[in-house]
Parts: sequence; structure tokens; C-alpha cells
Amino acid sequence: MARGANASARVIACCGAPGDRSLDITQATELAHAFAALSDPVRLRLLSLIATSRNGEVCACTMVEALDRSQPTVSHHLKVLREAGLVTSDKRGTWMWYRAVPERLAAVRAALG
Amino acid sequence: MARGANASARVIACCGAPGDRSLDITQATELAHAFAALSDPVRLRLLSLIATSRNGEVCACTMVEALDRSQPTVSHHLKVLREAGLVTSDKRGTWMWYRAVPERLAAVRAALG
DNA sequence: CGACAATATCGACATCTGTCAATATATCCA
DNA sequence: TGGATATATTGACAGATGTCGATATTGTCG
Repeated sequence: MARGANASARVIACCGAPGDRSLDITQATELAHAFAALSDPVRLRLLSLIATSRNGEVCACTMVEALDRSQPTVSHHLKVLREAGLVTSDKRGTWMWYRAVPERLAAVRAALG
Repeated sequence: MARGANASARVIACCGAPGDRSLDITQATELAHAFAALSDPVRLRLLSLIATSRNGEVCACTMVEALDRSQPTVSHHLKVLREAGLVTSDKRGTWMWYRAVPERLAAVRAALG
């Protein structure tokens, strides 16, 4: 479901790349989706909560409490993060536990240089 | 005019930071603005064109030709990139020349880890 | 000055996005 | 089985965003 998880396009030129061309439409659209997932304060705080958690995972219920948003809104944002491949979810009982995907974060970071 | 150019907030925990807390609302909003500037395919292609150019700068007229968008649209996107601090512009005669701001790109990249 | 060229701004419009209340779905427990 | 809890989905709506045509602004050159 996570789209663009295998993209390696870069905004700035890489270490003497052969072609050394700028992004084409497909690459740009793919990358734009990733950045769009990061372009909301609520989502950034969610991702931050998850990525900096002690045991590496956070229950959705915790996040609804932490952020000043309704439960449906938080659920929506978590879905966006998941579809962008930035987090994964694991349902255990009634609770939904979220984990960050460091490789995906690294991939997006790499696209910036 | 460029907002948030001095932010050093990170989504994931930094090298044993003292507080080790997640983003607050202010930091998250600031970062979100930066990512929002990167969340459009046209803007990514513009930034890519600029950042990978031979002499480090690109004339606006070149970009209007390169992308399949109207002149007002390209002008709008360049303005967004400029206000995000990702590029700078320099008017020489009738032409407007754009340059990337590597430090700003690095700062955004650093926020991802 | 006046014609031309490059860029920016304005106004309008369709689409996308964030938000919440209401509701549905899934799971646990008594 | 039935009630309670956690999460997801739906529907609606306001506000933001990308786009273009028309126009304004700025600078060059005869």
C-alpha cells in the first residue's frame, strides 16, 4: 500500500551521477507524495511521538490523548503516514500499535541530498 | 521573509538529546511549512533544475519552457520556494535568476534524522 | 518617449485537505 | 450473548491550494 518506497531520485545532484539530470514527472510526483505526508503539523507530531518512543512503538490511544484532535482526525493522519510508508501498524487486541520505518525516513532524507 | 530557517527540531531523536521529547506545536508547524513547499511535483522539479544546474543558477524563462505550466503558475511556485528559504532570486535586467540554498536543504534533511 | 519582453500579481475556479459528529467494525470481558 | 472499549469509516463542510487568463509592473532598447 505504501507508494514510492523504492524511489531513489534526488533533488540535488548525487556524487557524480552519470546522467546528472533533474527529476522527471514521475519521480517528482512520487517524492511529492512523501513530502505531502510530512507537511502537516499533526502528522509530524505523531511521527515524532512514534519515532522517539522508548520501546519503539506507540498505542494509538496514547496519541489521541497527546494531540488536541478528535479520534477520527488522529486515525486519519495515522492512515496517511502508514500509506506513505513512514509507519507500520500492528493490532494487538483492541489496541493499535504504531512503529516508525527508519529506512523510509532515510530514503526521503536521501532525496534531499 | 523565509520562515523557519533557523529551526533545528528533529522528527526522530537526536544523538542522546537531554530532553529527548517529541516536537511541540510550534516546531511541528514550522517544519510542516518546509515540507509543504516540497510537496508539489512542479516545485520539486523546479528545485531540481536549479540545484543541478551547471553554474548554480537558472533563469526563470528557462523553467517556464522546461515545465509544462503557464508562466504565472511557474512564477507562483518559485515564490513558494523562495518564501520557504529553499531558493534565492536575483534580478539582472529583465531576467530573474534563481539559486538553491544548500544550507536550508541540509536543515530540512537534518530534521528527518 | 514608446514599443517590446520578462516577470509578478489579480481574480476566478475546481480540486484537495483537515476537521468533526455520527456511525460502523472489531475485540475483550463478564 | 451482551455491554464496553478502541479504532476505522462515512458524510459534510470550511479553508487551503494549483491552475490559468488577463492585467500590472519592471526593465531594455530604438
